[in-house]
Amino acid sequence: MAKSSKKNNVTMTDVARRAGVSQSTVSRTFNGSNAVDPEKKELILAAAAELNYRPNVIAQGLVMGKTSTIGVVTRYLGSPFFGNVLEGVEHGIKEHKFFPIVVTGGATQQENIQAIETLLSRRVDGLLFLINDDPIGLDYLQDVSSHTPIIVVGHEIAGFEDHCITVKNYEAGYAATQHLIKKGHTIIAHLAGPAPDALRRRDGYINALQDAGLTVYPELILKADFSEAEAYMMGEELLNLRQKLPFTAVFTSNDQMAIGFRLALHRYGLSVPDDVSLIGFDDIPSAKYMTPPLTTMRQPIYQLGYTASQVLFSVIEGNSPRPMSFPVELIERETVKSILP
Amino acid sequence: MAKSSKKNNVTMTDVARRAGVSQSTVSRTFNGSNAVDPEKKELILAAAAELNYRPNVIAQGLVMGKTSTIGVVTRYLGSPFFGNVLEGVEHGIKEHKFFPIVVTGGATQQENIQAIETLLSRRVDGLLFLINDDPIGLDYLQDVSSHTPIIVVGHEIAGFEDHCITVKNYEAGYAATQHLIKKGHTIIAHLAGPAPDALRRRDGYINALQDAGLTVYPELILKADFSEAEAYMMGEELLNLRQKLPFTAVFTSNDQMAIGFRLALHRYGLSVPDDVSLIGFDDIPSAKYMTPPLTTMRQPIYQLGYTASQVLFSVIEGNSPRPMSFPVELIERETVKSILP
DNA sequence: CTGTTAGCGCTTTCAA
DNA sequence: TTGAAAGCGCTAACAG
Repeated sequence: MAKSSKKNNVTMTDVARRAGVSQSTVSRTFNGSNAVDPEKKELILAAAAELNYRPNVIAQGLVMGKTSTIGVVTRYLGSPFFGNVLEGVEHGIKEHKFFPIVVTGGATQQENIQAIETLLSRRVDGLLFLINDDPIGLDYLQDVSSHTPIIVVGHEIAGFEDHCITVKNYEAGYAATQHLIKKGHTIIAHLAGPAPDALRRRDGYINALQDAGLTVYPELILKADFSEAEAYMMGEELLNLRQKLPFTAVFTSNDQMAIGFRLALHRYGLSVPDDVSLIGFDDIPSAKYMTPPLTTMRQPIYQLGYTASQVLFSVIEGNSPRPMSFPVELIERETVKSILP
Repeated sequence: MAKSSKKNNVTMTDVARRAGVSQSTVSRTFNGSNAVDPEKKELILAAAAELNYRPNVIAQGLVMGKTSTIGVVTRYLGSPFFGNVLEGVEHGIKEHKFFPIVVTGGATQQENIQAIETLLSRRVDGLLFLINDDPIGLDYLQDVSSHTPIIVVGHEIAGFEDHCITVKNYEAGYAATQHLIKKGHTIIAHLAGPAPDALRRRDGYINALQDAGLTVYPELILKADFSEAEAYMMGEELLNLRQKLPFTAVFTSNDQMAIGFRLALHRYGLSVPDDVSLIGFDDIPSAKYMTPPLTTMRQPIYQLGYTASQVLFSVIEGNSPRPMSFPVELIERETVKSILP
């Protein structure tokens, strides 16, 4: 077939030649920086169309000193939580006619630095960090931030709060637990996540218990990794404790764990919510299709991503970032049962 | 703070000046094209480190005529299916030290052309299409394919098969249905997806029924949009037919629909699999945590994405693409019950 | 209004 | 081995 054509190599100069004008005139008709004679303009447009000319954004970027790209490093691509944050990010970025360069990372600090460095080598105009743990040393972060705007979502980094968009984790953990308490539950277990923010959720849980004058049983606080799989296994462990500590409700640090735990319950022949009540965290899209539909603390997942990109652009435009923390909302569905007398 | 530093503006020339050599020598020490005097090399590396120099990949790309970026347009970012395909894509791309520029698209042809054009303007070295429907006119596709390698995942485009990576949809639909038939089910409903590939699944279903000498009831074939929500609604509709057409099993065109439908069943007080058996399609990560765990036809989701990127690079290196179609595997879990006498 | 001329940061001849 | 110079495709003064 078209043996010749390697890449799209039509340049402004080609168009100019074809239209019989100078290359700068072609540039002008495309970016409208200056008025161009209507006739020539038409000629140029025609030539461009015939040649199938496409402006080389990369070259433009070189001279303009910006790339119109945002580097986003995310912990996962395929998870319900991060996937939907990303969806918000992408939409927000698109509105500004920028493009996201997405890389996964976040497992180790090494990996994070690596990711940022390569992104910086591509001269991204801004950085978005979607993570759930400490990504990197504060010094490094501040250094990068001094020349390239950066916003982090999903985790609050001490000393870097201005750049972080999070959710009121402590309050939400407190509220979730309080909801259970209000329904009459007195022995409540907790499946904690591994991340610092999840620990805040756990602290909320503990304090809610204490404030209500209830006992906090350390054995009833298990730590898992946010996955269904581990929650399932932890669930079995927890269920074995039930003879001794007959808990009637469980608060899990995210919905995926609620789902995994719910299966463990099913295996033990325990009914939700008749035998044990369940409350999750996140409100991922599938939460409302769990059977029964999951009562959970809703984070504005998509919104988190969308807002992050908006804030990032605001910083790119020269504004100072400021800390943001979204409220979390209790979504009552069908996994919490009142056991009030 | 660091008021001065706008962007990372250290260039090779800066490093050269600092090291007392010419800019070309700096270039050479960084890309090793030519031997450089070890002493100078050291000086240069030191200067680069002090200045915190980062090669400008964009500028490199300009002269080398490539960007080391892959444009990927995906139907969704947050869905369990596309999210995991993307995960594979990202990993595959990363291995080649390329970067993905991700945009969502695929709703309309307009949108697709728009997406491709902007990606092409950024001179991506290859294009990956993650879709589930006809993305665009064949002519256009072939035209861009003539200068920029392109691979499409998840949908087979007539006349463009060489560039498509799919799954044996017809065979899988057939196998899913056959599995149900083997378990003694004779009246089987189907929730079809909207995409052409889903229609192939449906055709497999129909033929399996016919080959087994079973009746195909058109009323039992409903079309939904791959979401839990619509499947839930369709489920209610289907369940109303149950008096007349007492189906004992349902095959849904993806797992999300199985999950939505399963909730509808729950609402009607119907048990899975005691009252109705269920088989899904995809094996998304959460399928095994449905209660009960979902029997489904497993697509190699992550693999699809990973392979797609590998094939794309092979094409970028000059090889010709060829059609690929992965087999689908039956994963027996707990939603199909034998009703054999 | 428009052509000419500098670069943007880098790779790659071409001589020395 | 290394510096000078040209050029990747484009924008932006600067004179006309």
